[in-house]
Amino acid sequence: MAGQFGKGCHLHLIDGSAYIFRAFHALPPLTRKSDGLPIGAVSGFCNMLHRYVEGNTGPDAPTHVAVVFDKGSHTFRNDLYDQYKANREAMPEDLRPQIPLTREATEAFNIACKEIEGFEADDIMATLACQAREAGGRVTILSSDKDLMQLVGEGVEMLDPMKNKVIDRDGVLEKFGVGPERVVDVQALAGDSVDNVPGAPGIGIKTAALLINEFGSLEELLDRAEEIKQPKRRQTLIEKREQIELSKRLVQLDCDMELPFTLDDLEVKEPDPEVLLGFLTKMEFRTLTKRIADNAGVEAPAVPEPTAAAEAPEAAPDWPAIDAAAYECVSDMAALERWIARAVDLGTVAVDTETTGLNEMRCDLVGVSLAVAPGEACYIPLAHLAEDGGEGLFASDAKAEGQIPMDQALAALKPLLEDAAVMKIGQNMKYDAKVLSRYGIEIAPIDDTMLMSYALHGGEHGHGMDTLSERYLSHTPIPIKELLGTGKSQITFDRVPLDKATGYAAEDADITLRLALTFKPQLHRARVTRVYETLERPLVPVLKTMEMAGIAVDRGTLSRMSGKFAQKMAELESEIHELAGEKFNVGSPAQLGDILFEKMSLPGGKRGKNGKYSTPADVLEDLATEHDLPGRVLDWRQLSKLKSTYTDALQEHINPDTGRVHTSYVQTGANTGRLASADPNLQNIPVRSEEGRRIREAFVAPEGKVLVSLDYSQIELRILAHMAGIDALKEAFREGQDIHAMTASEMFNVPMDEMTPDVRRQAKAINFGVIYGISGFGLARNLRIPRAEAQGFIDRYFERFPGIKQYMDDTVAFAQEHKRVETLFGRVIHTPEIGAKGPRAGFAKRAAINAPIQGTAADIIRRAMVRMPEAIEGLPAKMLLQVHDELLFEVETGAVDDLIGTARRIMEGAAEPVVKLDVPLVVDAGQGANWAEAH
DNA sequence: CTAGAGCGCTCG
DNA sequence: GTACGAGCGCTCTAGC
Repeated sequence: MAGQFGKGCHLHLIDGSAYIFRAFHALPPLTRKSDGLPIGAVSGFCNMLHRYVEGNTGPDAPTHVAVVFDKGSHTFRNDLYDQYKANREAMPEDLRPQIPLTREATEAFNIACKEIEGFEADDIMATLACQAREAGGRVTILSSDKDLMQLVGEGVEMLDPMKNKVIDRDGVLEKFGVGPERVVDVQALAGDSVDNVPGAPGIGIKTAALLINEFGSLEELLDRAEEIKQPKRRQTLIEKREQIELSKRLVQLDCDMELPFTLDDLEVKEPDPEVLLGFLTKMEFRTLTKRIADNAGVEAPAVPEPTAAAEAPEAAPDWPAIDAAAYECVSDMAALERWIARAVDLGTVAVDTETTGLNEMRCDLVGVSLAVAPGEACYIPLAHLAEDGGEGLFASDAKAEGQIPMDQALAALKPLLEDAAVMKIGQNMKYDAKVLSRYGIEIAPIDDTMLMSYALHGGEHGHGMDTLSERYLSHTPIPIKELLGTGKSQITFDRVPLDKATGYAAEDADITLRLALTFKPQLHRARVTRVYETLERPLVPVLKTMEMAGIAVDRGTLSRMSGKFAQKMAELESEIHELAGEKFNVGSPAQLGDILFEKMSLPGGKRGKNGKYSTPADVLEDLATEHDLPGRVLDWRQLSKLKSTYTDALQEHINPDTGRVHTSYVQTGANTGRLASADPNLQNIPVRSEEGRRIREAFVAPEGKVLVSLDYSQIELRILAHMAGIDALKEAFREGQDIHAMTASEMFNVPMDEMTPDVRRQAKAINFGVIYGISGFGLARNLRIPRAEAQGFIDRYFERFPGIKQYMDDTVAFAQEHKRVETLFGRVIHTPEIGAKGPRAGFAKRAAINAPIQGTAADIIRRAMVRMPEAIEGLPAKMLLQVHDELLFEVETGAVDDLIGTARRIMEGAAEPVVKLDVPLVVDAGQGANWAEAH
């Protein structure tokens, strides 16, 4: 192809800035061995360029190509609107020095690298795309940025490099509901919170597309806004016209820039091996250097090798693409035996189970999938039903053909799944372990990709398989909805046809295996192997046993309470209606707000996010001095909460087979390392109010047994005293003093024996506040005192305990430098928001201050739980529940003292030997026939 | 009808 | 605009 750009030419435009960010966030923080220079993003960027160049063969290969970058933070859009991209976080410290290196890398690959001071890459790409199209050529934009979709059209398409998906006119239509030429109109209305483009409040992409399609264009819409039927929309469009027009100018790309180069300058050129290898060697990318040298048929230049063992994985592994059609459906014993033999031989297998529902204690097993290598996976259907013709009202209950009888298959699988020499890998393995346990299989040993992700990336993102697959494998798994449907017509997995079930189930196992291969080597580099191996993985069987044990709940007690609550609520409701002078839904804060603040004109009405008055308890408490109604509503709300969330809902959770309630602990539920409890949540059963506490009377021990509760006393304050090194606090804990009273005494110069409850209460609030990342505003609200007074308290506290202030400042500084904080046991909690601007900065700082304290406490009780089963082995006792600083046991009456002695010893010594705390851990114990008595 | 956002309340 | 970390039931609205 000659240099002149024209018909038959094909231009590739690569969104360089987006590539860099993707590479930076997808990879661990690699550094150059010789000098520690951060090079993770450069490494990822080079690998992407390499793969790109390698893939560019064949008739559709580009003739011209450019990698385009943003340059400078101030563009013409900032002149139009000073808030444009104002929410954007500062560039991470580790990324900044890598930016010039990516330019250098692009040039080393001999690809045109273009940037213009004060212009965004998008505008340069827009201009180039227009020029190329006018010259009669074709354009492919390699980016997933939706802002670029407005450029799509005749001769111009986008390619999402993450999903390897072409976005043409139809793709744009799917995303925006309008064609490319109207994308700016939709964006102008919908706005963009990431770039801080205001748009029209309350209008999203869906609504915007609707309006544009109805009126034809934004201008037409704005001119004829009076014709809109919905009053709110009409008003918004009329009132916010200027803002919308401004938004359009912000999102409209500039196709008409003057460029200091021409399309002809972008002609594809072969890289010069010497230049390219020189750059790669300088960066010390050994794998990539060797690969490229081999391809070019030259000797790979030597890269310094300080430690041969610890090489970073610069290149994505050479795995086959994930292909749901490529998996085997195992339908006879011979095939099953082959898969099992393969797994035993390899010593590693990924396992996934398919069931009829999400409740592990009630659902039925439908099938099992195995993966032994990337791309090599199978599905073993066990309980699929035959498809009926689709005509009858009743689905057929006949078994589908081609399945091994379940007992035979499970008998063959059991030795594999229980084989101590074969590692079973799962994603959220606790689920599968519980299901299999009900079918007589105790799966072990296990690895869990969800927990690896939690140890490596806690705080960065979620840990569900879809998230992980997209993030680390660039693959979107088949959505389960595609098989089951949704809503009323949803079917269960046993009604999914075998071919579809095979694709879905085996893919899950394949993905899990690939994730494990990705994460496992990273644990060590990220220094979280100990966290994973001592705090995460061994907790799985412990939680499994607790959950399967469940706790006895007395239905009669709950039912009687429910009836009483209903009666009282009805009485209160009629009183409330009388006081209000009209009937309304007491359970609707919106209706209540109108009554209180409009009809009755009471003071203090604040509106929430959707313009409705908010009516939280503290506001109603203040209003109770003005009128009788708010107090009645508070009483009604308390009863309503107790009835709906506890006495009614808990009854629904009593398992018909076991007669007990089985919660499910979410091990990755809290970023700090705490557990979460769900379905039902047994960590928020009422205790603070007298009426609520009675709910706990329904949690009982069976005949001949008692419930025993052991809880850590003041564990977070003790950890704070240790971590911040506060001698006065440590001393007080060592002497077993009343810590809040002691704090009050120090702060307010009141002798301990003259302490009043109120002064102590204030000191207690401050102590808690410190753990939460105290603020004058927060303390003032909590204590209901003026803000200045609260600030005075805090100042005095910091004066008296200067180490606390130092700890808080140090923790925030650490978070800002490393984008993470750590617990005493090495748990890493990432703090990606710490560099945010505006109100989010405050949130992120307080979270960073709290996380090491809350997280260390969570680590300690986890350590106790992991050790507990062995310690109480032989005692007639079961550990049933964990409530953050409390463990609840069910014990035979005669063994209570033994249990308390043993469990207390384990809990009080749980930090050792890894951490030697400067303060003692103290555990209080209680016992009784029900949870109210035991606590 | 169903899904999701927002509110409010429960716990440590 | 604000104390940290969670889950869940109800109401209300947008969209099928």
